[in-house]
Amino acid sequence: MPPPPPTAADRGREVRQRLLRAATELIAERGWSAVSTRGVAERAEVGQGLVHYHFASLDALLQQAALGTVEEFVREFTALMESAVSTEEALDSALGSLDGFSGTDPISLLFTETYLAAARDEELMRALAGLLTRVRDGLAGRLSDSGVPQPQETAAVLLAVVDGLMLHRPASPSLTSAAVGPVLRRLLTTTTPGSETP
Amino acid sequence: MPPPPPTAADRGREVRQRLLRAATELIAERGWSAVSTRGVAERAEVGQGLVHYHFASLDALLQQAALGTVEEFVREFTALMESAVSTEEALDSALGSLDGFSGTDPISLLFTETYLAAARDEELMRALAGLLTRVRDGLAGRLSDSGVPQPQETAAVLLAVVDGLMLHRPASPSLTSAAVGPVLRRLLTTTTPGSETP
DNA sequence: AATCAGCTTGTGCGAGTGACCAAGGCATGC
DNA sequence: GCATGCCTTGGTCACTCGCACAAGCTGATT
Repeated sequence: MPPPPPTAADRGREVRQRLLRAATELIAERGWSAVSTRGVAERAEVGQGLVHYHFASLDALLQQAALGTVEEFVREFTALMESAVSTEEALDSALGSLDGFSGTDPISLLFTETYLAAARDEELMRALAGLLTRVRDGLAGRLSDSGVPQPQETAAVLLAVVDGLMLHRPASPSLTSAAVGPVLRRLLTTTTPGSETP
Repeated sequence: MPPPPPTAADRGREVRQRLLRAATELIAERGWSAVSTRGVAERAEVGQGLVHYHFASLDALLQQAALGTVEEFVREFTALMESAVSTEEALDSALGSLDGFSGTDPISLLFTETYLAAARDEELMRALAGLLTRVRDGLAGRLSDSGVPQPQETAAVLLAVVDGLMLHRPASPSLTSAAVGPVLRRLLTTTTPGSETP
């Protein structure tokens, strides 16, 4: 008996996923406050009444969609960091994945939209901060092992740099990872005995 | 004859300014795509028909309002940079002014909203890129004088860091200028003879 | 006094909005 | 057969939206 026939609950879950996916796409394309229930339903090829059946409100759908995408990215990124054998290699692979984002791609836009929405909604901000703390602590641990001073602050700055670069990249085409890598590497200056500036 | 009585054209200009100011406030408060002609007119204490008299469309008003605020900030920032006598002092005063922004204040939000709007509108992006180039070139010149390697790239990264920190600050309360200053100072590592890593 | 240009108002239109709900479908358990 | 949930549809509600436009206002010019 290979796959059991989908139950009503199964189909419900699938519609839920379609709605979440459609919402993330539209947040990126049109901006958070320009997403409508009708637009989401149309993109998901679903009646618009379903939006309010599966979610309490349009805003609840948007928040869950945005947080879900961020969480997925956080999972991938932490896995990438943990798979690297050295801090150098971790930075290299982070820079490499950075090249996948142009600043105008859906993921970059969704991230910025989410930060912006969170800046106006305390609860969303708490949830987002929780996700970011996980990445930052993981990164800080790695930096600490490599002797980078102030690992917590350095990790926070590194994460901020990534999002800042995404913001600026469309306006500054020179911001390639090749050009920026050597500069960022200075942030990882390690404390070696007797190397202090007089 | 001290102040000549305001002409009709004078009053028109003043209404225009009120509309621009109201638009910037509302972009920050509610988000770019949630600003309405009625909202702007109400905030400016003006009939809503005036919006379309003074501006071709709502979007034209929003773009002019956003670019105007960014340009004003660029002017202030470049003046601040040029008044500093050393790169160290320039970084200090830049970090100091950074403390004035919480990430949820109107200016931070307006900047992010503008980047986002520009990412979806090529013409707006060109205008924004022009403004940013001025700041970046000025900063790069100063870095170059101080012997910082890759001044152009370093300047671009520094500007990106500032906006990234604004994005992350509400989620990471530890991102004070005091905590972040020492980390950022590593970016200004100067090339001194014989200081290369073996 | 007549004319004129620039500024302002209020109203109206068609379109789109979030939320809600009665009605029906449909596989499951009895 | 029948009832029980869960899912889905399609329509309606009251409301807001951007934009256009006729009409009126006011001070300067002729």
